[in-house]
Amino acid sequence: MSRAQPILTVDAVLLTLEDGALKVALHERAAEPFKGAKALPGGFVHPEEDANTLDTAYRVLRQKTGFIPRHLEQLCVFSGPGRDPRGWSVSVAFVALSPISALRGSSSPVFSYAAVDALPALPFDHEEIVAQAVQRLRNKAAYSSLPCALLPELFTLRELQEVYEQVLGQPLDKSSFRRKIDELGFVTPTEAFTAGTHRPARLYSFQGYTAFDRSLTTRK
Amino acid sequence: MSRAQPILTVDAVLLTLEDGALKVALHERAAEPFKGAKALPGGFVHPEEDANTLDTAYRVLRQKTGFIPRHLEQLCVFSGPGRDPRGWSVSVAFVALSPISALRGSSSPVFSYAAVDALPALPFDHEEIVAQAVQRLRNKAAYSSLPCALLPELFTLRELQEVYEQVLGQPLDKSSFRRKIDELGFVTPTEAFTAGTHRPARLYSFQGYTAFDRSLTTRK
DNA sequence: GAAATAGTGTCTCTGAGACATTATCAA
DNA sequence: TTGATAATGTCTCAGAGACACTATTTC
Repeated sequence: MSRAQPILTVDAVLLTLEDGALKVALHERAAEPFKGAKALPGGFVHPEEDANTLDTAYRVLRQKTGFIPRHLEQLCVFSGPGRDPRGWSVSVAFVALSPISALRGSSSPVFSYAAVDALPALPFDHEEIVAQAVQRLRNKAAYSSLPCALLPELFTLRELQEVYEQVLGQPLDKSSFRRKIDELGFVTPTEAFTAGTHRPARLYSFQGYTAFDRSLTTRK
Repeated sequence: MSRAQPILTVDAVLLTLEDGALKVALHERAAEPFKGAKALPGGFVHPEEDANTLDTAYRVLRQKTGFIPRHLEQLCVFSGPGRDPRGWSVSVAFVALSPISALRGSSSPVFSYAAVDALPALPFDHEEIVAQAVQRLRNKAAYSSLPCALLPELFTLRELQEVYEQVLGQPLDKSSFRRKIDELGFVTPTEAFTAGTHRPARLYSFQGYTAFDRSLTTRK
């Protein structure tokens, strides 16, 4: 086949919560185009070693950081002649979620973190990709356990509520929230408690992604 | 760049309602691999003429049928070494929706229609792609006007309800349904009525995709 | 005991389902 | 008038928000 094939890459939008704000991990590009600029971590598909594009995304994140995110899912494809100066290109974008603690503890501190509500100028169409990733997270937040992927292994109900509030961008009522969390049953109480300065809070864990049929919020 | 690039194609899952069942449009492959087999309509990206992969999907459907679907959206990417005998491949899948009347009226009857609940064996991973497309439609149905794309220009509230029932796979209460449709306001009453054998029903039209913040159903 | 945080109880009101009722057409 | 379908009214109950209350820790 002599057809000119488009360039095919994978980009990852790694989101985390830091200081109460949703932030995206950026790293400095090591190669042209846009060498030296902050951009989303990404790379080419390696047909010899990747079983699919999800695998490519895992490899890209692992190679850059020695790090496996709590959650990784396909976002969508961005394509066209203008988005990459090398020519007609296709990028399969992924959304990754991780608690900031796990990122801080990873081998090499290659990332800087930019608040998604105050994003710097990014090369390619990476600003658009980030915007869509954030939209995806916010859309799923009220109807799934997705925000749990931003929490560490063990967490309190207050922390769970704060994560939902930060992602959804609105305060939630403590009593209603706990009632629904209890009924939905997607987190499991453990026998551990916080060792804080006041009354200890029970620690919870969660297992895997769950989609709800009810919302954690009412219409805005 | 001497890298071996994966094969890049676009496939469309064109869904419609016929005889009260959700069906997918299949056509006979004109070229190898799987020449002569029924499969999803698809094709290669043409960088010279396509502005992006969505554009490719429109072109593929237009070229095969002279036909523009009421709705077309990106589904997700399917990729890997095993799905296409020609080698490591990437397919950007799209979901298209159209009323059966518009399909029947299109220039060439190139499609056959298979009920998605009784799908024949399909080449590549097309069965998986269809399954995900149906899942997407059903997921969005209760929270959006998406099923409207399966209706003709003008329709009655009863027809609207039937479309939702067929897509959601559950009966809905007439009174509750109309109350919510009225409150959501995503369809517009016209001055036209059906000319039937009994009391005429008002005809409605709809404009564009609307996502709701409430469900048209309660938990299953 | 006071302060702080964890966790629960209860009132109210919205909105959805169920189903009965009224409206309007053709024959 | 009857039969069929369109469209609306109303009862009830579940679930969400609001917010007050109790519980358990440190100091």
